[in-house]
Amino acid sequence: MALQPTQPVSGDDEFGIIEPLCAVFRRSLKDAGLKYTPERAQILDTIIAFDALFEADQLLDELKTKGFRVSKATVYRTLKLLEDAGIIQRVLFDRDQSHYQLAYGNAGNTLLVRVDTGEVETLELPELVAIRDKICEARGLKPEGHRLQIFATGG
Amino acid sequence: MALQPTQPVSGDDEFGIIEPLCAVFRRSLKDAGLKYTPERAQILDTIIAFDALFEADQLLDELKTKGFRVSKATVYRTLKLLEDAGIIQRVLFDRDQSHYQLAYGNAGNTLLVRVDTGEVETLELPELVAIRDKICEARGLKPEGHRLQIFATGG
DNA sequence: GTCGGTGCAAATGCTTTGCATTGAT
DNA sequence: ATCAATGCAAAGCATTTGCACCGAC
Repeated sequence: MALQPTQPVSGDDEFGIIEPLCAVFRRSLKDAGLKYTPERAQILDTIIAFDALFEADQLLDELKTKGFRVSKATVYRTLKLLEDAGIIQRVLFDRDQSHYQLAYGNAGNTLLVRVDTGEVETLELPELVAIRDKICEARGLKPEGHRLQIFATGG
Repeated sequence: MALQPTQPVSGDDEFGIIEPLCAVFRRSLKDAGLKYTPERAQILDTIIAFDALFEADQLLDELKTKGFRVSKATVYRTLKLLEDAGIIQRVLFDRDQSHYQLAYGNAGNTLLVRVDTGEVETLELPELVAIRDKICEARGLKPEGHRLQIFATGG
């Protein structure tokens, strides 16, 4: 169970970015023989409303604030389903807790973390993909994904 | 306590790579008013004997195998000290467990992870440092470190 | 005799799971 | 009826901490 890369999203996104995520989720659930329940809808909506990274606990709080009553267990179970669907990805830079964010395409693999303020910016870094692919090719490997975190201070 | 970058090693390494680590550790301990105990020496030796990444538990096993009797608590406490000294660094790509490795200079920020076999290769990627510095500079930030994991399969 | 170090066991904190109940087809 | 979903509480697991004892200067 260790060493799993973040699941890359399937690509294209021919519809735009945010709106069809619920459709993507529905399809993914249906394909797995699972249901699109109110709790799962509320969780996805709440995640979309976030503008940045979040933790399971924040999500739980936000759900409560919105008046949704969803249990912690369901939150964790749904996070896993959303990850399977490629809708969110885990972005780990802290051993104590998982941090998640929406996965638009392959975005979000690169994070700029302000260690002084805790701010996090998501970067697009096409050069990095090129470097990655070159490295893999040189070894006869197929790239499956990557994750970069840059830490910085000051400003 | 979150969002801490891996502590970069102080540089230079004018002595070679492995041998003086114990001296580095000693100095770091002395500077902090701490002692270089047999347990700490055994832990460092055992880490040096590893050729790759390791987890706290593996380390504990290996210590047992070598006939050293060191408690789990001491292992964790010493890992933290070694990290402070810049001798090892945490390399996290799994939320369940911390993975550590020796930090030679700034090496080890970049890992190539075979997701099918679990093999891990440490890469040097100077281009990445350049990219990182450029990004930080463009925002008036000072780079403190970075971490890249590349996931790949096949071969 | 003062400090730090160690080991043990208990505590922590995030995440997962077992189980009884509920709801949809 | 069946099959999955939910909530709760309990369990898991890596890591940390409190505390009593030990050893070095």
